[in-house]
Amino acid sequence: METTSCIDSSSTTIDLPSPPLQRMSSGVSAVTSPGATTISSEHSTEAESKKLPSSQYKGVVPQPNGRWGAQIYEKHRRVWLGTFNLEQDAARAYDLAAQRFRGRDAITNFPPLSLSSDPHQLSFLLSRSKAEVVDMLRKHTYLDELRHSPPLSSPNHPPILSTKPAREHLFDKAVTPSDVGKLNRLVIPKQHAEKHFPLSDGAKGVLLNFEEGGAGGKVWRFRYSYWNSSQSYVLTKGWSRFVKEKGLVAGDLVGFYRSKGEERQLYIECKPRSGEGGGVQMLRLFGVNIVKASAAAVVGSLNLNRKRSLEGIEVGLFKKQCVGGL
DNA sequence: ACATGTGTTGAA
DNA sequence: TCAACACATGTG
Repeated sequence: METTSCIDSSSTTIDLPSPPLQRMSSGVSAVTSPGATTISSEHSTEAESKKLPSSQYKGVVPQPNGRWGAQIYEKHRRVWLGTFNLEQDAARAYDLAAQRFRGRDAITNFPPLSLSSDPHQLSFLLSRSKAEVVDMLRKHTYLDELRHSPPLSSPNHPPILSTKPAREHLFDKAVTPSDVGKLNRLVIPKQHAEKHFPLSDGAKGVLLNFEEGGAGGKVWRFRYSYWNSSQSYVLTKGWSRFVKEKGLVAGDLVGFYRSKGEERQLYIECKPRSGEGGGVQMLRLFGVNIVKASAAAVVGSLNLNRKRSLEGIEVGLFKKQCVGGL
């Protein structure tokens, strides 16, 4: 058992060696110089007396007694997140606060919580106020509260992320033949692109994460960029795979959503037009027939199987999977 | 007395 | 926004 630390191993899948900073969903980038400034100078001998060792982690500051403080800034003000024995625990505390305070824009020390990796903890975190999160971190009660929090979709607390996160509809696009053809790109109507997916200045392109359906939905990553040649905003890398796996055909609707609040998670959803389709049609119908709210998620999981069994489609397996997933 | 967290500042 | 640093305040 742990007597001292509070945010650690058991919390999530976080246990990687020493990953530098990481960015959240929509962003790709990150990684600022890892251990460049760290493991060199401030060794023992003279450091004992005065200069405190700086932390390699964001939001972590050394304390005179050798422990580590965690802090985050908001509105020009510092929010103190408590002190910790382990530098990493302070870093994790910062990460949690960052995700709660800044949602999708958070830059974290370790891989961030995500709907796919840990929906329970994410919903736990987001369902509490900033003040509550800060309080739990300062009192080192975060893990306990997480443990004792109702698993998911408890009768008491309505499911926050388990079935359908509160999200706003951004726009739909009826895909054109070229969107599902060999060009491997989806044109996003300029009007919507500029309103919802602003590209910061000279950015050559960014990776955007779109989650399919509700919790546990597959995450799709698309490269998003602007093509000067055609004066168009497009989703490129990753799009053809989506078209293929979803069996998209011209005329189908693709919906784009974004969760409200801090998370700002992006969502994508297929809205197949009724009618013909081919071998994949069965999947769609099946998905639609199951549950409207999470049809996309169901179809998504089905497709995982479809890849394995290639041509030999086994309805029985599908059914099992669907029922289990509900 | 010692640990914790705030005041404050300079840098980005 | 961020961390370094000094030190006021809290706490056992």
